[in-house]
Amino acid sequence: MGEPTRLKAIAERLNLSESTVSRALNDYQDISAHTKLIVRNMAKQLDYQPNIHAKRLASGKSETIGYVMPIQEAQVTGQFIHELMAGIAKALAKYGWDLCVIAPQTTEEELTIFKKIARTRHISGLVITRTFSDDPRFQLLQELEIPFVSHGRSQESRKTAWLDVDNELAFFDMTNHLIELDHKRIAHIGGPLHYNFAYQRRDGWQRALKAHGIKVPKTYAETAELTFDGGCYAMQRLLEVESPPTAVCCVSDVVAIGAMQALRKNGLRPGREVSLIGYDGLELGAWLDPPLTSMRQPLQSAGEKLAQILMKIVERGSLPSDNQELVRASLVQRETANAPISSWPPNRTQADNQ
Amino acid sequence: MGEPTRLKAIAERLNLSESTVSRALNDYQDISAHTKLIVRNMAKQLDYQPNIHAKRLASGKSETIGYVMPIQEAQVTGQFIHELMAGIAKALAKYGWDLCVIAPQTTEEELTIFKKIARTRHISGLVITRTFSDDPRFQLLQELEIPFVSHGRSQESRKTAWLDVDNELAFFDMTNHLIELDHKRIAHIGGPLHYNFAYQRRDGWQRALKAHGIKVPKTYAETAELTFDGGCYAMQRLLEVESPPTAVCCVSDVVAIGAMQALRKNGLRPGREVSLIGYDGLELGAWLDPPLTSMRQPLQSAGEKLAQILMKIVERGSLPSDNQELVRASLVQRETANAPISSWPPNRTQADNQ
DNA sequence: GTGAAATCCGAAAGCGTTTTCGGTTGACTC
DNA sequence: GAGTCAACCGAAAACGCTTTCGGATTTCAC
Repeated sequence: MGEPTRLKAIAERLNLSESTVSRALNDYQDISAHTKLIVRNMAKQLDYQPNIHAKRLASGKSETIGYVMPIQEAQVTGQFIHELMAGIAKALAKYGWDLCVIAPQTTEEELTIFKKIARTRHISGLVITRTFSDDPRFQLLQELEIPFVSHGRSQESRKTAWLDVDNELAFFDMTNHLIELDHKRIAHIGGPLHYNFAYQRRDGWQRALKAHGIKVPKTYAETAELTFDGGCYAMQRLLEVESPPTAVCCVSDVVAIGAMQALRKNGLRPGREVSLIGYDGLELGAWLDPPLTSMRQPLQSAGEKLAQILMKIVERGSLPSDNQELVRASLVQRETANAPISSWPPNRTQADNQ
Repeated sequence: MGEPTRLKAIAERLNLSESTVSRALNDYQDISAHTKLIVRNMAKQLDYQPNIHAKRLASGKSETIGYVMPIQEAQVTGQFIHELMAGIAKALAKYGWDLCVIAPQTTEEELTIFKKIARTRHISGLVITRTFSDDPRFQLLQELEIPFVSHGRSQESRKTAWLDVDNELAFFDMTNHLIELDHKRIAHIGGPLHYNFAYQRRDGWQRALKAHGIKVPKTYAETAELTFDGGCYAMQRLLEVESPPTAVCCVSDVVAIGAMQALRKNGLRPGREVSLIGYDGLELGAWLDPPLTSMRQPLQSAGEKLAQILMKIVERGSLPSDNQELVRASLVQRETANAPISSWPPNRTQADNQ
């Protein structure tokens, strides 16, 4: 392969100094347009690629951002992560930045890694996901002065940069969709409240009910682990309340799929006796019988935005607090959300029609 | 936070030269045990973390390996990639190496990136996945002298390092399992043959049939795109042959899920009239009705092994050709593989019992 | 035609390591 | 006690880039 082209080679060929060549390539103001032109041409001709380590050492910048892989706890996070990372990497590549994966095994290890990064500075910014309501990472990263952006909010994220889907609105929309289909007995299977989004999704559901003057028993507000089994158990509990719902808003697709299973076990068909809407818009939802109606948020473009926000902050071109963005999720109509049927629930009481 | 600790600080505190400190930390032979000890203690005390860019510049090594994200084409590759990457990152972290994600948008871009890496050398090795039978990457990477290891083989991988599941054996095992259940009409829905594994899986199926003297019509060897729809269409075709199979070996879970859909559409239940075994062991298979029997390969540990192999090769401690390893997949028993029933296929002919 | 202000570029000092090379000890041989 | 040989460490030169500082031109106003 031969030796790679160095700054020196360009300088010698053009009878310029290395420093001039360097500044020409970096578009400094004090280099004439003509010089910039010939330097760039020569660089292209020689296929010059700067030595990234020398560059980073000299400039003190690392042009590398880290993505903290969430610790595997919820199910099917893989697709989610894949799309998001692809978006991040794509946006970074445009500017020659690198994406470095950080895969802590535990929460403590994660915090330890942050401290290490703060000392070495070999990663200039972080993207974090799977945020919790009470998430220690926000405070620590601010203390350590590590630039970061989160996908999802937290109680601690008032002054930090984030990109999040409008969960509240998504569940407001979702619930409204069911109301438009003429449902009045709409339950909610929410997630554990240490997930930040769990609050917002529940609130969106409640707001839609309130906006239409619909009242539901307290037992309609269920909670489940974000797993298939969690959804299955929660749905089972909903079926056992005095007057079960005709529709259920589920905090995630996986939970909704668990709920479908519970319905089947009770001889009910999702989308017939009980309508169901999930959240995440996983493609696998389309493969179920019946295919699961859901809400989808854009992920690849979210990744790109996250990368752009972070680069701006790292380069001090923007304050974290100026980078808080909410995106809207959209309904993925499939077959589990339909109008209620008269034969369900079997033991309808007067109170149902209020 | 203050300035990070540098080599210089340790040297000054101990009245040693920087070079001695450096060699002590890197365990050179010409440094006394005593010196090494005090240097290491001081390094720990001051929480010394070497400047990675200086280190990489000076040593000419980058201690970074790249993972080439497959271009999104097959479905649900996300979970697969996630687990593999987690394993890679984990193993690398033990040695202080970094994992850098490369996400080309097209095949051409992928090759261009390789050429760039060959020049800059800022990534010292690559892990590639989703290998094809005729895969241009193998030759190019060898020409460019970029160390790499692939997850999966290729026609071109005779002299390169790889880790692969024994696809042939997996499908041999899978088919035998069906034979033990008393199936004799066992079909195969394979993948497009530009995927290297597609050949091997088909061969494993055929070998098992041959080993038991079972003959099946040529129409039993189906091919499908690696998608839900692909599986659906292929199964539909299998149902339309003169005497349809009682069991089907599917090249992937996604294809098997498509096949399940086709069965349902024809009023058949997977695992009753027609048994089905998938491949990949996706957890979502367990959420289906009925849960999908499948084969699983270890992914996290595969990632770790890939990382270890690659590090060895990069450090010139091992030849690529000495690193070719086959792992065995294992059966995940769920509910779609059962004994055949007498009422299927409806129009049994004499030829069936041969 | 002089002074001042722009404009453009080169010299050189870093950035924080690694690694080669040589020199200084002290022990050991005879 | 001179010579040899390890054993151990320091000086200094890389590694390839960035960036400050100042110097040499040129331009312009008067």
